[in-house]
Amino acid sequence: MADREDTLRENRAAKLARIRANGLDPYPARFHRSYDTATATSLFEELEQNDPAHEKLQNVTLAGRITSIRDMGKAAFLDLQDASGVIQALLRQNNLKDGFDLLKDLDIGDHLGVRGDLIRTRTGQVTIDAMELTVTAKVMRPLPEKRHGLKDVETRYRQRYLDLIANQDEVMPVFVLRSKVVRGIRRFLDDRGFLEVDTPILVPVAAGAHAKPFVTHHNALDQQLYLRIATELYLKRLIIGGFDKVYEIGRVFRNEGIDQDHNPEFTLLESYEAYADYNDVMEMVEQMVSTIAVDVNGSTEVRIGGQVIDFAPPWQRVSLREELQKHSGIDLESFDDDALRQKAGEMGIDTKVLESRGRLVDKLLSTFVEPHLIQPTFVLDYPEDMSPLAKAKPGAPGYVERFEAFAFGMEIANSYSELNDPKVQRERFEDQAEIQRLYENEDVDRQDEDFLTAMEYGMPPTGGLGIGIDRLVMLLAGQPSIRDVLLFPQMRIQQGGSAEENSEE
RNA sequence: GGCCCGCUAGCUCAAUGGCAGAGCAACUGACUCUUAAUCAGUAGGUUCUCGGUUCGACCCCGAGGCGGGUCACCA
Repeated sequence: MADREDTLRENRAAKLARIRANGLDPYPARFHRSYDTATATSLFEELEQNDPAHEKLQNVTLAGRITSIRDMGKAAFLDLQDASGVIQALLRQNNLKDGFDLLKDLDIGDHLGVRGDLIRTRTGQVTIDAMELTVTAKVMRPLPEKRHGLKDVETRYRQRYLDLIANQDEVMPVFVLRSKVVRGIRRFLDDRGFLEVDTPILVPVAAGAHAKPFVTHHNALDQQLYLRIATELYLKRLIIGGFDKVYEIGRVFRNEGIDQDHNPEFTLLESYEAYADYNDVMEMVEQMVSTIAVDVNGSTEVRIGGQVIDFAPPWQRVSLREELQKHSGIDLESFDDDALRQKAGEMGIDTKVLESRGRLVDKLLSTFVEPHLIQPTFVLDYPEDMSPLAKAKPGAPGYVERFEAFAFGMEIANSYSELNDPKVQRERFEDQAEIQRLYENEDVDRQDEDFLTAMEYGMPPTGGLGIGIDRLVMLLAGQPSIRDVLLFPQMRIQQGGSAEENSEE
């Protein structure tokens, strides 16, 4: 017994067979179009204005996907959608003669090429009056409904192409904006003399951040490798090698949870500039982000989740210690590790899992401070034990020259004056290992011997930066979920019919 | 991982524990300026899965799957 979807596909298969029987190729290798639909429309309107007597744009070919059919027997109106927009086509038996018979074998979703003259209908719509039709690709499955679009978020993410077809006006602009953001970052950095580089994704040590890596294996080397969690240590090797300004925009991978602002793989910008410090980087970040905001939105202001955020520089600068005291009443200097843990517990922080001071401070920060950081804000000067790659802040023992930038309560940038003393760097790695030993559930930065060797050859004073591109795009596109700025967000594999047992843990 | 919510026709959504429905899409027919085309008719269901309660389950209960939210984890 044929179920419904099968019937729909059988109908289309029958039409496909008829098209072939009529000697037409439903999947031709090529089709030339004179313009996309938007260009055709604007050209026509231009001609119309200049010479109202001859307002025809004649004998053009256009192409697109059929999104609507309004059939009136011996004439029909179709909507053809392409990336630039939609144009209406008028099919008339008078003009098409025998070619008109193709209409009964067309479905919503088919790709159709049309040769004809552009006209304006009685109702004033620019329309191609068809003289010849060419099926350029036949659809075999029904498209989502036009009136309500495709709503089911799971289908939208798993079959993004359907989302793009059905919700083109809402979805496409987000990804166009994303592309502009990346282009804008490249232009901004290139203009300042930065060199874009590519460093390894498959690495022997997953260092440069606190995160669980994905593990993989190289057969020929018979060696365990990891997918990188950051680009930091390789980029610093390049600064040591003599490049003054380098950056990489690349995918990094962290084997962690998935939520509104975390995807297992995400796009990270990291830049390193010799003879800069975190103050210089701060200025660069506000310039870069505000410039790009204007590039993509025409304004330094963006609207997201009912808030208006203004990226115009200068951004507010606050110290971590003062800001934490302001919002939680805790002065870090008045608490040793145990006292801080107790205090945090009293204030509702989950301290069941034994955690390092750095982790605790991080939790306090995200619980009490981050939600208040709606407008772009730099939070300065972090405790040393949560920043093993950052340089100590002179005159402030236990603190490093580090900032994070926040907006909409979300971290968007992380930067430090880079630690360049190889001996201190080694000690910091060892401290991390000790933290790992004491607090076994904790992810720490891993020691990279090759990097330490490089550091012993001397790295100039350097300002480093990391920006999560996906989160920046979320802000600039007004999208509160990272899944809506990723074309293909990570999803669990759908299980087939078989009850395959994949029990774990 | 905990908790909450969702899953019904291709799509968008209905349905007191009592025959599972509508709109769009599809199919047949009419219609040469429509645009949510219109008009007449037809067909289409593993109600996510498995089990239970019940005379009777889309609905109640249990287990599981997938998704969303939230907390935890995590930048």
